[in-house]
Amino acid sequence: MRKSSAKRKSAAAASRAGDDESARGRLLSAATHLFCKDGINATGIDAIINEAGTAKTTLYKLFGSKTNLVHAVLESEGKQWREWFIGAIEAGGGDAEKKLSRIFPALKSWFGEERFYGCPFINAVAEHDKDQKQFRNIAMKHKKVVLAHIERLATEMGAAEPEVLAHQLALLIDGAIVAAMVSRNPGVADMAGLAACSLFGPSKAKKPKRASGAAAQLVAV
Amino acid sequence: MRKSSAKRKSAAAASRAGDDESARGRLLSAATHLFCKDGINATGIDAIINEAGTAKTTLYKLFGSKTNLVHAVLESEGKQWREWFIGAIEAGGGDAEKKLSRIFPALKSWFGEERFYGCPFINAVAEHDKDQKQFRNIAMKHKKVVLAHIERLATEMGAAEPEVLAHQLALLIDGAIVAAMVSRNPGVADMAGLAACSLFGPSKAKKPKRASGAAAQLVAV
DNA sequence: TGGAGGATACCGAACGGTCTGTTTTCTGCA
DNA sequence: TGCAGAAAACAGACCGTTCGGTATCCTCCA
Repeated sequence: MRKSSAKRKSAAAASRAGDDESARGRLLSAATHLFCKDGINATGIDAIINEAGTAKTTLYKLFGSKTNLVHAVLESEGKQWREWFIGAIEAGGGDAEKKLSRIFPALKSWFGEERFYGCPFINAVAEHDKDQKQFRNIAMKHKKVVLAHIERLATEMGAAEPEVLAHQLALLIDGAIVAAMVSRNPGVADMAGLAACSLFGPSKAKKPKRASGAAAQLVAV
Repeated sequence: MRKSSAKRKSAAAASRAGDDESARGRLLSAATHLFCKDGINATGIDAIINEAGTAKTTLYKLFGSKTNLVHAVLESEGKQWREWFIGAIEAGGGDAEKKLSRIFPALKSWFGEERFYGCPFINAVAEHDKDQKQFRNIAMKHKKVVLAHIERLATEMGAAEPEVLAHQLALLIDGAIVAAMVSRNPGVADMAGLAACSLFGPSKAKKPKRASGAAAQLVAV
């Protein structure tokens, strides 16, 4: 399946780079894909090593256990996602309000990806013991970083209550992610974006010309 | 564990009544509890029959397979939840806007329950193959019933775009459920309720006196 | 007395994880 | 430059456990 003559970067150098071709990188991206698509508990070690094209020994030498692999996946995927998300709303400049208005268009393009499977952190919490803090703490840590960035922008924008606005936007983001995972309709991001406009305050609302544009796409939600 | 001399209603009569003491009822409520708390894939048959106090034979005589049991749980739990939710916002009367304003207080009391584990439908989707429609369709069917009720109230209330408002409220609901599952802080419902007020339109907004009341509770979200 | 339910032994498959051994690739010295 | 050896990765048999599910027999009570 995988050609054995593949060039190999020095393992330490290209650690978690996304297109990492080392055994570690291949295992991480295979595990990320399968955990997100099928769920963590439903994904066996054999499926991961098959997709990664590595041997079982390699996985256990590099990660020690499935549990460690799960944590490594969440850490690397969380980092990559946050870099993408913050980059997507910051790139292009403009004032804080302009940046906040890029949140839901960015999410929409994510929802439209073939390999969009929802938020790995929410999903991880959903399929584990909810009386234990393990995964909930990891998820909250991730969400706090995102929230902090949004709150900074809300403050910069001069919102009356930046903390409140940021939390409300976060609720819309989570709601949109979940709705998109269930319905597979990227259009929910438009709906959430429209709701966000209402939150910015009636005075400074910059809604699209046709406010019902988002609703037109809600064929099957 | 379970005393064998327990009174037993005729099995057919009290089918899925919530406090059903028949073998079927005990299996359903044990499976519901464990599936929601620990996840479907992480819950073994043995754990279910232990909590239900039945024999394995009984489970397979009544439900045929774990898959069938999962579907029965989702169906009965969905029905019960919708009855509770619609009852909670309808009971007490008042106009449509008053009813809609009861959504998030109702959710808050749900979030505060000891056995609150998030939305079983969202969680079921989260831990299964997201390229298959099986659970996604079941989840959408559930959410459509809820959405339809909200949309009816939005229309009755005279909202400019009832369909849009209903979808936006649904996004806030899902977002609040997920945030409450992760953070275990029922206060997220207040935040979502405050956001909902903004959606009702600037003119008819009936926010609480102290708008920042909700933010005060956001200690750890 | 018959049917619902309880108890338990058992099955094959899949799980996470370990082991032994072989092949490939990098590295350093003659 | 070439070759030996270290290091890394591959291959896959194997282990004990747990899984979903079946079969057998027993108990209780209407």
